[in-house]
Formats: sequence, C-alpha cells, structure tokens
Amino acid sequence: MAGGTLPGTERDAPDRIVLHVDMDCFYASCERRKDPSLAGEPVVVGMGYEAGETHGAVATASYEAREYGVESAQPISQALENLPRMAAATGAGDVERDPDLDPAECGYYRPVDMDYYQSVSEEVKEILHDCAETVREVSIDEAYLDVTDRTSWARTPDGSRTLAEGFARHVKTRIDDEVGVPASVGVAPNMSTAKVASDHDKPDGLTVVEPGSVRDFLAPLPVETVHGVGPVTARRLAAMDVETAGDLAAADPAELGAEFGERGRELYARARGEDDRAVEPTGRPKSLSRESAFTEATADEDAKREKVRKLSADVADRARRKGALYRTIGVKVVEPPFDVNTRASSLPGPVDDPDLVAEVALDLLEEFAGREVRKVGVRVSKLDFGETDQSSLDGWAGAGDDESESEFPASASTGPTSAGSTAADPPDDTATLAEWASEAEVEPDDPETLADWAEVAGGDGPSNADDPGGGRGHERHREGQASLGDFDGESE
DNA sequence: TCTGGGGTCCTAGGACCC
DNA sequence: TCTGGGGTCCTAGGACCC
Repeated sequence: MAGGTLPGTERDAPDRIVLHVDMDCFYASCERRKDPSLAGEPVVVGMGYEAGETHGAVATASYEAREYGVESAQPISQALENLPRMAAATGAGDVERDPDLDPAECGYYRPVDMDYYQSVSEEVKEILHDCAETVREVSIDEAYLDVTDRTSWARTPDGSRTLAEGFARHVKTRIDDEVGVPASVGVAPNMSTAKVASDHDKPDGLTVVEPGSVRDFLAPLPVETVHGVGPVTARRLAAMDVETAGDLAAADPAELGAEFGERGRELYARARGEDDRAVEPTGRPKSLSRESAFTEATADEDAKREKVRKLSADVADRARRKGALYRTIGVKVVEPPFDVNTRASSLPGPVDDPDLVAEVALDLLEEFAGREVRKVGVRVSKLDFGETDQSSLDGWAGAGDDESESEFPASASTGPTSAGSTAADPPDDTATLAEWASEAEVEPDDPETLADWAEVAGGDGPSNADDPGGGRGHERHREGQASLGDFDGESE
C-alpha cells in the first residue's frame, strides 16, 4: 500500500467496488443470437429432451415465455400446457402445432446447445477480464468483478451519478455491442450485495448500491433474495417471524446461530450487507459428475449398467481433458418418487483410469440391484491436478490424445500416478502401487471393489485394456484374488 | 409440479489415532 | 486396563445455486 500508512489506520480503506454481471436468460439469449428471428418471441430452452419431444425440463425461459407461466426447472410437459409449441416451419426444435391454436399464443422450444453457449460465454468473459483485474467466474452466465482500482464511488461533476455507475454501464454496453446478448449488472461495495443488486431490475438492469445505502436497499426485500436462503430456510425463518432481509438483519444473531449453525450467522451478515470476502479468481473444480435420467423408472439391470458405463466414460474423459486425477469415485441413484442415494469409495491414491471409474461405479451400483431407479449419475472427486513438478515431463505425453497410447491401456500413459502404469514406470512408482495393493488386502471393507483395486494396482497392465465395453469385468480377475473373493456377495 | 444436469458447501456420525 | 478428550479422514445426505 501507499508508503507511510500506519498499520492501525486501515479502517479508512476505501470502500470496494464490486460488480456482479448476470446474463439475462442466457441460453435463450444465445438461441436468439443464433436465430435473430426469435427476437421478442417467447423462447424456451429445455434439457433432457430431444427436439420435438415433451420429456425433460426447462433450463431457461425468455421473459416473454415467463409471462405464460413457464419457469426454469419446470417439466417440459407442463411448460407446453402453459405455452404450446410453435409450428414446424420455424425451426429444428418445433413440431406441427394444433391448427386451432393461435400462433400468437405459442412459443419456440429449443434443446440445449451447450457448446454454443460455452463459446458465447467465453466471448463475454473476455470482455470482463478486459474490464477488471480480478474476475470470479461463478457459472457460465455469471461473474463478479472487483473494479475498485478502475473507477470510484465519487460522483460526476453534475452530481447525478457515481463514476462506478458509468463504469458498469460501459461493461454492460460492451457485452451488448460486442457479443449481442443482454446482461444485468449490480454494483455494490461487496459481493453479496452486488449479487442482490444485479437481480433487482432484470432483465437488462443496472442497479447501483452505494456504500452508505446498503442496509436500506436490502431491508425491504423478501428474505429469499438473500443469497443462500432457499425454500427450506425461508420456511424456517418465516416460523421465526423473519420475512424480509430487514427482519433478518434485525434478528438475534445468537438465535440464528442456534437454529442454523454457522450458516445462520453468515446469512445474518449478508442481510446486513456485511461481506468481507475478496473477489477471488475461480479455482479448480472440486468434483466432476455426469448424470442422466431414464425416460421412465426402470429396474432393468442391463439398462442401468449400460448408462453407468457411459457416464463413467464421459466423466473420466472430461477429467482427463482437464488434467484432473481423482481419488474418489461415486454414484448417485435416484429412486422414485425422488429419493437420492449416493455411494462413494476412495482409492488409496489419485488416478486417471477410465476403466477403474466404470468398475467402481458398477460395483457401487450393485447395492441397488433389483430396485427401480429413475436416474443415475457418476462422480469423481478429491481431484488432484498434479500441480507438482517433474512428473509432468513424461506423464503429460498422452494427455488428451488417445491415439498416441499404443502399447498400454489408456490408463497407463496419461497420469503421473495412474494405477495402470506399473509395468512401464520407474521403480519409484511401483513402490507406491505395491503399497496400494497391500493396503487393499488388509482392509476387507468392500471386498469386490478392493479386489478390483488390488488387481489393477498389482496388475499386468495390458490385460486391463482389452475390455472394450468395460463389460462384465468381474469374472476376469476374480480367480486371482482368492482371499478377497471369499467375500463374494450376491452378484453372479 | 411427478422433477434435468452440473456444481458447492455444510453437517453428522463412525473409524481410527494419539 | 479403563476413561476421556482432541484431531482427522471418510461417507451419506441435505440445502442451495445456476
């Protein structure tokens, strides 16, 4: 900081200027950029359904579509009741419409085109990084900017507005002009207030909350507008007679702490506009997952396993492309009506091994054999980006380039600590793998899975490769692991 | 309202160690 | 040997967000 400042006087540190940029109904806006004839029309972007189908859920509805009661997360079937689909001629996502319907009362339905949205998002983020030193990208359509050193809370000469407001308008206009999608922007002295501000006047809004007026701005708003208060918390707060952010700000923090733990105090602070968090650039992801619903609940083992295999391959592939090793592999199994189960198991060390993801995931799935499921998911976590050192030299060669991995299974050449790499790697590495194997033997916790690990870890690399579908892998090595095989449960 | 997909963080209980 | 307390890691579930 500036020379001569006394350590004790930092209380006078200038108020920060934080922008929260929130793209308006982003997917729908992207569809409009792709097809300008959709401008001003009701647009619904749906997930989990094919073009023309009625299965899936609404990802984003344009504001025009919202007028008809279409909401995010709504089942498409219900959205269609509120807003029928426009006729075929208008685009790939549309089918023949009932001739009795008034076209003026119909909407345009589009399936999610994530690659395209991602590319539009990157254009926006480029502008944001151009406008601020520090950008925290929260999601595909949302980011925080700390622009304290780019502008000021001072007012323009005529006193009509702050310089910060002008700066925010500049950011907003650039996005509109250069990318062609609308954004709402909130400006405030901290992140949580900026977040509320950006939401205050959507779409195409710009809300500035100056340092002295934060409490007054928040006070009248419904408590759900505080970031972190969802339906459950709102209901519990209502039972305590807390209905607005002002009520929350005036509540007894000790009571909130007793009722909600640390989170209660956090929400209390936010409602008071107190938030010291620095805007920090987005870190590495903590987990990667993929999930997929069945058209209708099924108990068909083959169907379940097939889906889990596919999801496992997708997740492993994504992890590899991101350079992530993972130490925990898990599944999610959703049973009707909507019971979410998760199971996970951790490996002794981080790996990049698609076959292992599938094996462990299928093992975990076995617990649900014979039960109806409506959705399954696969997740890897305890990610390790191998930030470390020298291993990158030879470990990186094959990353993201499957073709180059000729003699060993995919798992053998990609990660520094890949489980399959025993055969090829220096003694150093082998020692680690031997440890894993022995660890597996002394902990008969989850016999099948551990058998698999032991096999993979101690294993003859290439034998691991010839399992194209990842299919019935269990028989393959049950023999060699007699001591662990004893545990063999209901399967087979 | 019969519910899509991808994340984060927190809590609670159990295992295990000192 | 018993008892107690503290710390850490693990898994499962829940709430929340976009």
